[in-house]
Amino acid sequence: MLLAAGDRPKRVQIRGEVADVGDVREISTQYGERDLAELRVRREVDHEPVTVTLWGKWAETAEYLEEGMEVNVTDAERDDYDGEERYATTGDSYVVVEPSFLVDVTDVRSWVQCPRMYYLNKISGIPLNYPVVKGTIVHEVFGDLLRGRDLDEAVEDRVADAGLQLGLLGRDADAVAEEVRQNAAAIDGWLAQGTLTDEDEWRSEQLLISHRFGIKGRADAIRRGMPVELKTGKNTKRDPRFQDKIQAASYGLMLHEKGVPADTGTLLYTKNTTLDRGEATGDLSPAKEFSIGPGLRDFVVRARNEIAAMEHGMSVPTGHEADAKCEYCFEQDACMVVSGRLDQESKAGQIGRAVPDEEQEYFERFYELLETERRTVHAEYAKLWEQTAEERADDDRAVIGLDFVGKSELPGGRWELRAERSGDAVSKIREGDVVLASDGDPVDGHAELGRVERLGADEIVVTTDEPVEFSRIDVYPSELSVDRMLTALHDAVLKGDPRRKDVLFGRTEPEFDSASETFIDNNDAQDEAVRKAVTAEDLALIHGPPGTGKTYTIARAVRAMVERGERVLLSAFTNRAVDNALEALRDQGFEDVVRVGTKSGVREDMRDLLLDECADPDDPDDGPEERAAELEEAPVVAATTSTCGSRVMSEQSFDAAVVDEASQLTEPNTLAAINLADRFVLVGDHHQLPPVVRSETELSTSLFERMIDEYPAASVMLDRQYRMAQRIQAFASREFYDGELRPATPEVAGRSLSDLEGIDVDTLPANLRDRVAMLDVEGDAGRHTDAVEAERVAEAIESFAAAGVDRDRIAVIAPFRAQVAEIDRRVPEDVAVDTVDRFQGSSKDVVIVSFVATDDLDSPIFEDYRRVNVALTRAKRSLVLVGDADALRTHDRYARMVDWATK
DNA sequence: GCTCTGCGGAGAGGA
Repeated sequence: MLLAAGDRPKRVQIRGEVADVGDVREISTQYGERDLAELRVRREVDHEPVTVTLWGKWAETAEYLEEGMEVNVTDAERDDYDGEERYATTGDSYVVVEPSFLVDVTDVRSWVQCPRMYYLNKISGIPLNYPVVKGTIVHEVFGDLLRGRDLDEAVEDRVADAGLQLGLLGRDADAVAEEVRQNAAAIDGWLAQGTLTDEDEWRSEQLLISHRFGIKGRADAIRRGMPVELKTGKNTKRDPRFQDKIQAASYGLMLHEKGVPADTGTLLYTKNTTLDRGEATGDLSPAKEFSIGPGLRDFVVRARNEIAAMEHGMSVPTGHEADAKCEYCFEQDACMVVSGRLDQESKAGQIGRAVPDEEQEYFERFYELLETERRTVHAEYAKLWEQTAEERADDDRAVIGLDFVGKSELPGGRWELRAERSGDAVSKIREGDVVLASDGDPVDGHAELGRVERLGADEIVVTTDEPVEFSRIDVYPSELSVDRMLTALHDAVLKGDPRRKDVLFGRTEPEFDSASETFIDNNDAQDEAVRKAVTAEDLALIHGPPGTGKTYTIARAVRAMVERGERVLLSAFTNRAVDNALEALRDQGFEDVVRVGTKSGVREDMRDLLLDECADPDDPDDGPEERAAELEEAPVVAATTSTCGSRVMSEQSFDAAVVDEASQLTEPNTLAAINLADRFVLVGDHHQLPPVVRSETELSTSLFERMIDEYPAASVMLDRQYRMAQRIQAFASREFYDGELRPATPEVAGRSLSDLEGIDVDTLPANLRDRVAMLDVEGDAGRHTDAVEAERVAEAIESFAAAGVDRDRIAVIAPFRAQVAEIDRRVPEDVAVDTVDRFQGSSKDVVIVSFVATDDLDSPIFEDYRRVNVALTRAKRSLVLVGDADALRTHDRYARMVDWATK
């Protein structure tokens, strides 16, 4: 008898931490033999442990579930027994393991091919090769066709866009265009074959995120609510390949969750063309349809669960998890080499000798650190659905409350969307960033991935593939940096030069050639630094405290290397540092540089050096070959370390890599740059700010710092600074540099405001006349703000201005962004106000530091002496400290600072 | 409790 809807037992969701996992057993039921496994789950809502029975296929989840994992069982039914509150899966249930771990659809695809392939793709990345580049072009053309673009035009443009990559691969544009046209013709023909009617609803490139299933991905296209996946290859079998089905079914699962039936998937094998008729047999139509039923959706979730469970334990797949057939696998060699070198178990077996234990340990340690870092990216995704829009905006990760103004279609079929905004809300989103533009709900509502073209005070312009009436934009969290760091780690340990590794692992002392040449004649340390950089066979380390002419020295070293016929990579973590180094190089009259990077990242006055990746289809002398030559023939290439990990840059090789701001780089980030060169020079200051990492880990020790400790003899400290008056530098020199930092000249030592034209120091209040001043402020009890301090800062600025100091010679530094905002409201626009972290690398004549110190100093921000060092070493002529002296005195280092400032 | 830059968006194919 069927139950009436009202009588049906209530379905609930059980989510929580696994407390115990029972064995899988088979029992007889009225429906026959069935598997079951019992779990104890500590419910998230009330922390009560309850028993959940997993039936049928879900029972196998128990084989890899472990205590401590998160699990979410949907549509469970109350199933009490013996007075105990129990639950069981139903026919509609899903069991999701570690739902907060977001698995990408392409990862599910490679996992079902072979779990080792998933792992190999992850650690080694996909190198630059023709099938991938062509595949990308075909996908782009597909999108263009769906948006109604002319085929020939789309092909020509997309091939031109890929000019650099095709050139590096030695491909001819016309030949590629012809090949792409054949693939595209299959699509075009299929679209025209009556498959399409007027009611056909198409959309391309849809981003899907499911927090219920812990999956994300981008579907090539959705047609009438059904997923369509494009394949560049050929498949003349009747059925689509299994992994292709799984890929499409994954999108089907996510669409289904949104209430779309999505019960049919289509795979378009665009190499299946009638041109092959005669030689090929079998099914030659490009489109193959298959049905996506509950069984396939469950399969997708279980495959995704296997990945999440494996990642929870940070274990390495062996290939035995699935019945992969290694003898047919094209990755077999790579697979065996990796397992051989890292001594991993693998179904394919091992070849070669394992790398030394310390290298294996190093790999494993950083692998885990980077995977931990990946979780923090996933946590950023989670905030998309866990935080309210207002909380996101407060977190600076979204701009909300926008008024959609209008849309216009761009020539390429993409859309330009505009919205107005009011208020002065700040966010970390900048022009050029990829964002989620949504109707207010970026996960369950309508959201499009777009690029911010303009971010004005009252207007925001984004471009997207499909239009959306957006009222909110969110930062799009990306795992790309983690992936690139993993690849750099893999390349360094598995493919690294043996001598290089001996040095990195402390087995061989670095060596230097001899040279007596003088490079810089008025600064011995700089001269020695250039000499070390030029003569290093392995590595040289240049330690540059504030104001010591790091960039000048770098530029001189790069020039010297080029003069010796070397090809040099110039890199740093931030675009700003790369551009600063380039500026120094240009100041010294050297212009033969190519800058690789994104336009929005590169400073305007350096954009003329930017490598143009697109070929000009109308210019016979500007094809792929010319694009590649521009890069490959450049004696100096400048790029951020992140870009060094890109597919294009990883194909490049250099004699030397010079890395600035190296103390702000994680080890894997540094490896990304130095992997490309025979020898390397790291420039930095480990007494200034360390790398920024989201996770609290030892990733925050730089390779620079480790090498300085390991090989002090390979390092030079630049000991003469050209920035601060003696009085200002004294504390930092004593406290952070063992008293070794000195003013470069008497002029620097004696710097004061009175040197500047039009300034009458005597008109300053008495407490601001010294080069170092302390304004003792009682302070309010604000959490990360102090209005009283902010007032005193504003007063001080007025005093300086009244004495004739231009406002743009003044900067204010505060430890918290909240205080930065507090001060910003009170001071004129031309005074720079910023956090310590952002001010690193800059300097001003007058610097006012607001400490926001009241009562005690137990904020971790004060624990890092490096942050204090940066704050105190930005001023050239006048440094003013604002804070509660008694509070500051509660801490040794600050007590010494107050003594110094008030003496 | 706090500081916060990069990158670009996924992408193929072979028995």
